[in-house]
Amino acid sequence: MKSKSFDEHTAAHVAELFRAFSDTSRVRILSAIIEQESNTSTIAETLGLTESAVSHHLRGLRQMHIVQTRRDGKGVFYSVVDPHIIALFQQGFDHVKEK
Amino acid sequence: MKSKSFDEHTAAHVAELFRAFSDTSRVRILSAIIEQESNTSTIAETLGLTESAVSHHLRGLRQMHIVQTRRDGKGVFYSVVDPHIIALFQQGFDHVKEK
DNA sequence: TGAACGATTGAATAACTGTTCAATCGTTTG
DNA sequence: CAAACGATTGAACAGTTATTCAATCGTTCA
Repeated sequence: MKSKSFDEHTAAHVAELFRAFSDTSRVRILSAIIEQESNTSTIAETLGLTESAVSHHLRGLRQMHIVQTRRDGKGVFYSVVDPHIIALFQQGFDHVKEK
Repeated sequence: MKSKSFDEHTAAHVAELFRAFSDTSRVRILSAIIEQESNTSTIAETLGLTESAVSHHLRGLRQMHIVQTRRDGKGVFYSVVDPHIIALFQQGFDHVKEK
């Protein structure tokens, strides 16, 4: 069964999902790790951000289950595995490029 | 050709696009007018928001070319016509529902 | 073990965002 | 024309968010 205009609770979750992609730094971080799994300091260096800022962003994305974590030695490596998330992100990117 | 990790300028645009969908009220507003073109006061009444709040949101969405406007008599009717935008929005919604 | 490195954390701050309120605008219709 | 209705606007405020800084944690390796 379908609701006419969906309820506030669902809307809040949808908004929360899109909010993950709503910041320039997060978009760049996600773009980087979608292309290649990387650790915090590499991401920071590549994008010209502080490790702290990157770590704060990744924490939020981790809590939303958008990124996954793997510790290897000193580094913690981040990646995006959910193909729905990657597709959604890519679709936003494609839309912007087609302008 | 593909860029490694895309530039700040593009990332900012992608973030901006997703930001349009990153607020609960905006998600509900968009959901409502995707389902059926409506005027400001009807949207406001349906969703339990003030006309002012709705108008402010729609102004932003209009500036991003996400919604279209049509005046009919006293009312201004809003709709979403771009199928890419609708698809993107729908995909976020589907992702949330599949949890 | 302890120095070094990478990562995380919490607090503080500055900037941004959503909402409300009051005022105004544009169109219709009495 | 003037009242009524729907919509928009700008200012103000409260709440949120991104970033920085300093401190700490976990792992490695000399």
